Amino acid sequence: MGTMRTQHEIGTRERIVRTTSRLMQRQGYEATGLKQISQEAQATLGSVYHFFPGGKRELAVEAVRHGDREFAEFLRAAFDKEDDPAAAIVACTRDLAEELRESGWLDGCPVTTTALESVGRAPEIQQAAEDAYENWRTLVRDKLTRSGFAGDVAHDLAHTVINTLEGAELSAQVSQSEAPLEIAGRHLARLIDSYR
Amino acid sequence: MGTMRTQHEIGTRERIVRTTSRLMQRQGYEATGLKQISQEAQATLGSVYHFFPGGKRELAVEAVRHGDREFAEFLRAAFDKEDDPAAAIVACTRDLAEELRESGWLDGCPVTTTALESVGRAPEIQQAAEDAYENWRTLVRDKLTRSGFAGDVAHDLAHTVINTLEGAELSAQVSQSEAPLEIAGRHLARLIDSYR
DNA sequence: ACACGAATAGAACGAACGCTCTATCCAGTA
DNA sequence: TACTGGATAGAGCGTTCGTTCTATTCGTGT
Repeated sequence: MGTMRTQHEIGTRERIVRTTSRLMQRQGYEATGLKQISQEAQATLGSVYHFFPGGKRELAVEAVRHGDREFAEFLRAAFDKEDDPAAAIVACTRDLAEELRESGWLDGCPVTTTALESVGRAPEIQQAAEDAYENWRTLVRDKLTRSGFAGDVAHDLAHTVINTLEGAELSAQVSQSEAPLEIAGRHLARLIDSYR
Repeated sequence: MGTMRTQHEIGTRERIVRTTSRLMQRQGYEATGLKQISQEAQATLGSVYHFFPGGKRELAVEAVRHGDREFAEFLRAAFDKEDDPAAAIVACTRDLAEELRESGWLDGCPVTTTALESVGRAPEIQQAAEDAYENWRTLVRDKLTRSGFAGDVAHDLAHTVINTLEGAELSAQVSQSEAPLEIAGRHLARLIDSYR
């Protein structure tokens, strides 16, 4: 039988994944230790290896997938609120900047740091990160095609929208300023509008 | 008296900085050990601490500054070859993609990984990274203003040019594909042209 | 009451980490 | 020939890493 569980409590496994995702978002893969994860997740090292026999690597893959779902949810929410795709992207940059500032410029993209550290060194993690980016691009592309943009135009725009958001958020973190994201929003809207 | 040195040989200090920059570009800050640096730079641990008493942190700052100068040189070269700024950016994306592919998708931005790992954890390194981004933006802005773009337009475009290059290179690395950079080049040129 | 697997718990392992320390080498100067 | 200080050399410090291991507890079906 499946595990009986109250609606609002989450299991140990999920708590470990969320903690790992948040820690690697802020510190990256290498700087995040399993001891720290187990402590902050209020789990023991035994539990961590019970749920993730593959160790730190497997845990990182799950953390990246969690970050994938998290940001996808963020995009869906923004796309549901705004009908116009260009306006929706601008709303994204605004919300992203606000969240970033409120976290003391610490909570950037939950995938990027780990992704960069894994390039050429941890294929499973890199693959999970690639899946995430592709997932996000698909959400943007579908939003654009539903607004009447041609398939190939929407495909290319989706690439640049995600990549520019990524780069602008990185820059905003490093310079502790909302400007890069605000500028990115305006430019992306202008770029999208230029294809109408 | 200054050190006498033949034109083409480089000193131990410079060799350590270059090695550190290349290693941190590929592996990031945390995954790069001082033992590995000293071995690959053909220097001893004693020499490393002799030239960099501040240890790994100080070494990382120098490595980021080295990466700063390196990419600035790359931008200057591209801007000198192409008169038109939009064409120059496209040339940048092409060369960047080629270098990336030739390195087996390993040699991305020499600053980004270390910068992300340092956010909120190592202020000196973060500052060096911020200086690098600002330096590169200034190069782009000057190129644009020299071609007749208004100051504020050039300022904003410089932000998005650098940030989009950054995000596209990251995406190209993770997906091992030149497409993100090729698309970024086309879109940035279109965005620049839209302000003429 | 009993059994059994899932889950929890944390001690302990070898390896690697950043860094400190002392010793040695060697060119320039008196 | 002695002295000096920059540079080289590497053993060893304490700590932390990811991982393994055995033991115990918990929850549920019989």
